[in-house]
Order: sequence, then C-alpha cells, then structure tokens
Amino acid sequence: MSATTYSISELARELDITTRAIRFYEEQQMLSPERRGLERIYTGKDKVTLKLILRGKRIGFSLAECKELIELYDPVHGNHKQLHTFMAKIAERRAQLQQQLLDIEQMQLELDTAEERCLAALAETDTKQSVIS
Amino acid sequence: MSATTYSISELARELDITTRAIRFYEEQQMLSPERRGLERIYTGKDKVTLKLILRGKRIGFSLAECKELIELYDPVHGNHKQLHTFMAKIAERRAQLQQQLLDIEQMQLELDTAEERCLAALAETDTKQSVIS
DNA sequence: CGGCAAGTTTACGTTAACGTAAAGGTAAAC
DNA sequence: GTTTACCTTTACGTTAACGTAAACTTGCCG
Repeated sequence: MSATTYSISELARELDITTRAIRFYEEQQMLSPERRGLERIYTGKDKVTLKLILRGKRIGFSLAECKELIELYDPVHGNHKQLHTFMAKIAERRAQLQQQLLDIEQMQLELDTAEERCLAALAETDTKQSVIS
Repeated sequence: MSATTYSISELARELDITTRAIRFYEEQQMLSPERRGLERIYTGKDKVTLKLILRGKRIGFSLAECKELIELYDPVHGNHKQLHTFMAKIAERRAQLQQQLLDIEQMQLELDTAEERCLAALAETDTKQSVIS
C-alpha cells in the first residue's frame, strides 16, 4: 500500500512536458497535488490525470475540454447529461478526423503531380544547361 | 474568356469565412487581388488559393505552412528541396492523424465503460429514492 | 561553510489568427 | 437627399497555453 509518489520534475521528465505546464494545469484546477511543506507531491492518480490531459490535447481538445473530460471520471461530478454531450464532442472530432484524412489524401495526390511537373521542369533545365556547357 | 470575378464578401459568403480573414491572408502575402480603385477584385485563381488555405488549416497546418504549400504550386518558387521537405511535413501529419485515431478509439472505450458505471449508479439512486418516497 | 540542484511564488511576455471598433468613401435605391 | 449596403484603411483588443525571468527557500555534498 506504499503508494508511489512523484516530484514535479520526475513527472515532467517522464511525460515529456515542462514543470511550468504542470503548475499551469494545477492553476486551471485540473490537479491538486498534496504538499509537503511547499513541495508538491504527486500520486499515481495525478499521473493518470496528466495522461488524460495529454491525450485530450493530442486529439485536439482545448484544456477546458480536457477538464470537462477529466471531471467525467470523477464520480462526484460525473453526471448523465455531461456524458452525452461529451460523447457528442468526440463524435464531432471523429468527423473532423475523417475530413482531415480526405484532405491529406487529396493533398498527396496533388503533390504527386506537382512533383512530376517539378521533376520534368528540372530535367528540361538540365538538358538546356548541358547544351550550353 | 470573360473570367468570372468575385467581390470580397461574395468570396466570404461562399467559403464561409469573414472578410477580415481574407484581408488578413492578403496582409500575409498569400493573396494579391487586383484592384478597381480601392475595391478588391478576386479571380478564380484567388478562390483556389483560398481553398488551399482552408484545406491546409483543416489538416492542422499553420498559415505560414499553408503559405509554403501554396508557393509549391507557383512554378516560380516551386523548387525541389521545398517539395521534399513539404512531403515530409505531410507524412508527419499523417502520423499524427494515426495517433489521434488511436487516442479517440481508446477514449471511446473508456467513455463506454464510464457510461455504464454512470448508468448503474443512476439506477441505484433511483431505486433508493423509490424506497424513500 | 559554500555551493549547487531542485523546489517555490509572482508576474510580465509571447505567438497565432483573426475580432472588433472607428472613421470614412461610393453608389444604387427609395 | 438620405438611407442602405458594401467597400476601404488603421489600429488596438483578444484568447490559449504556456515561456521566461526574478527573487527566494530548502536540502544535501564535499
């Protein structure tokens, strides 16, 4: 039962973020680590929370949205309506992702032809140069 | 050959952005519409450029990156090295998208179980209430 | 005892991508 | 002729998510 704890810089290293960021998330009420004197002491739960934040950010959620998300995992605040509105947000992201995939595929196609044209132009330039020289 | 042209607000409506945004893109040297007096006159090419910008943004590129992207389509600036570095950026985005998809799937799973727990808790609350009342 | 590493708070700075007035010019319509 | 609808420029304001610097405490090493 000896719960493992972390210092702020340990967590920062492990999750590859800055200590400033961690303190900022606390400022935004997304964390509330215990203190030993002034020093912040983080638990495994805090680490999970941080991971949730990072994942939320990767998906493209704002910190405010990440906060909502985290509160869903808190039985005190986890209410039904929130859960559904958030599932809606996730669905929205999925749709965006789908569009992004299409956009990227389209762009790939165009870049491919652009590359061809570019290579052709270079080839032409080269032959001209070889004639000159 | 009577090229169709657009006013700024026409373009804004059609592409669903503000006129401010369009002027901003011009300020960033991504557009240079002709003028009739002070009035900006946009061509089909300008519209294509704007669409490229919007698509770039959807994918998650910054405006600066969108600008690079557009310059690739300009034969004057389209050079070989740029093309390859940009293809690299696109590859990077694809990887990010892949991660985002994984993140979203993971989150879906967790939300599903969270929803179950939530519903269960609500059910319990309801039965207790019905006992009381 | 000196110094360094890691922690703290407070607070101003930064960047991107526009938003939002303010103040005014033109032109067709009522 | 004045209201209405667009257009213009100039310029300060805004938001998010930290970065960065200053000034200080605490604990341990040699």
